[in-house]
Amino acid sequence: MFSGSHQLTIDDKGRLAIPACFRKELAECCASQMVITRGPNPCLEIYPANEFQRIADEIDQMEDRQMAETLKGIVIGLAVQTELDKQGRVLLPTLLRKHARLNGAAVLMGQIRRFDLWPDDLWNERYGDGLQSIDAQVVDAFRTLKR
Amino acid sequence: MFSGSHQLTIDDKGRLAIPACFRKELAECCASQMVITRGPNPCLEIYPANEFQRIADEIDQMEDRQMAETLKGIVIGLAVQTELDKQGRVLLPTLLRKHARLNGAAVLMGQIRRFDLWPDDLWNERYGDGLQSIDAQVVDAFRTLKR
DNA sequence: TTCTTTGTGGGTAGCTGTGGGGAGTTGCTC
DNA sequence: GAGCAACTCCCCACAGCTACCCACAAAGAA
Repeated sequence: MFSGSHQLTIDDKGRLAIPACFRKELAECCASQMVITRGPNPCLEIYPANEFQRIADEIDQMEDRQMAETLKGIVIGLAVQTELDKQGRVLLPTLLRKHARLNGAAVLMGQIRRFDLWPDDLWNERYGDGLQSIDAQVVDAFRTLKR
Repeated sequence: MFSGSHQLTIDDKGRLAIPACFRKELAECCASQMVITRGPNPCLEIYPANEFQRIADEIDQMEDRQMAETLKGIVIGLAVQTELDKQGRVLLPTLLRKHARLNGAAVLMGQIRRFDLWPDDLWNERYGDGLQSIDAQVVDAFRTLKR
C-alpha cells in the first residue's frame, strides 16, 4: 500500500527521486515498472504497471463505448510507461510535467494503489496548511469508520 | 486494548517514547508495526498496522467513490507506516508534527483500538483541567451503559 | 539499600535525496 | 554522411536525516 506525503524536488533535468519506502513497494509489486498519467485532479498519477493494466482493461470493457473512447483519450493518451534509473529516480516526460505545471518543489502522496504527484503549492492548498477545516460531510463519513 | 493518558515529551529530533504498556500491546497485536495519521481532531492518530489496513480497505471499498477519493487524500495521504526503534521510540515525520503543532510536551491517550497524540495544551483544554462539565446528552448516553 | 525498568538526551555511521559531469543515443539539418 | 543539439542514463559527490548505540536520571521492585 502506498501512503503518506513526501516533500521532494524535481531537478533541472526533470528527475524525481522516489522515496525509499515507495521504491520497496514498487520493487515487490511490479518489478519497478510503472505508468505515469493524468487524472481528474491537477496532478500526475503514478501506477504500478499491472495496476494500470487493470484500469486500462476496465476502460476497454465499458458498456458505454462513447465514454470509453473519451477516457482512452484522456487517461491512456497521456500515459507513459517508465521505470526507475539506477539511483531510484524517474524522468518525468516534458509533456506531463508541463501539463501539471511541475517544476521544483513537489509533493508525492500515497493513495493506496497509486500515488499522486502534486506541485507543492497546490498540494498545500488542498491537503497541507490550506486545509483549515474538513468539510462536515467528510467528517461524518470519517466517523462512520470503525476506528 | 489501549487506554489511559500519558504525559510525554517529544525530543528535539522529533522522537516520542511509547509507554511500556502500549509497547507490549503493540508487540503482541502487530509486531510493533504501526501507522501514524491525522483524523478529524487536531491531533495525530496512531494505529496498529493491521488495524489501519482494515480502515484503508474500508475506505477503498466504499460505494461512494467520490467520498472514497476525498478520504484517501485526507487519511491515507498523510498516513505513515513506522515501527519502534530499539529504544521503543517512534520518529514523528516532520509533516505530521507540523500539522498537529506537536513539539515538546504532549499527551498520548489510549482509545481502545488506536491511541491519539495531542499537544499538551489542547489535550488539557478538552480532557484535562479545561473539562468543566460534561454535555447532558453525553451523561445520558453514559447512564445507558450497563455498569 | 541494590537492581531493574522506563523515559530522556546525545554522538555517530550509514542511508537517502539532491546536484551535476559526462558518455552514449537519437533525430534533425545541411 | 557529417555535424550538431537535445535527450537519456550512467557515475560520483555531498549534505541532511535516520536509526543505531551508549549514557543517565527517576521511579519502582526485590
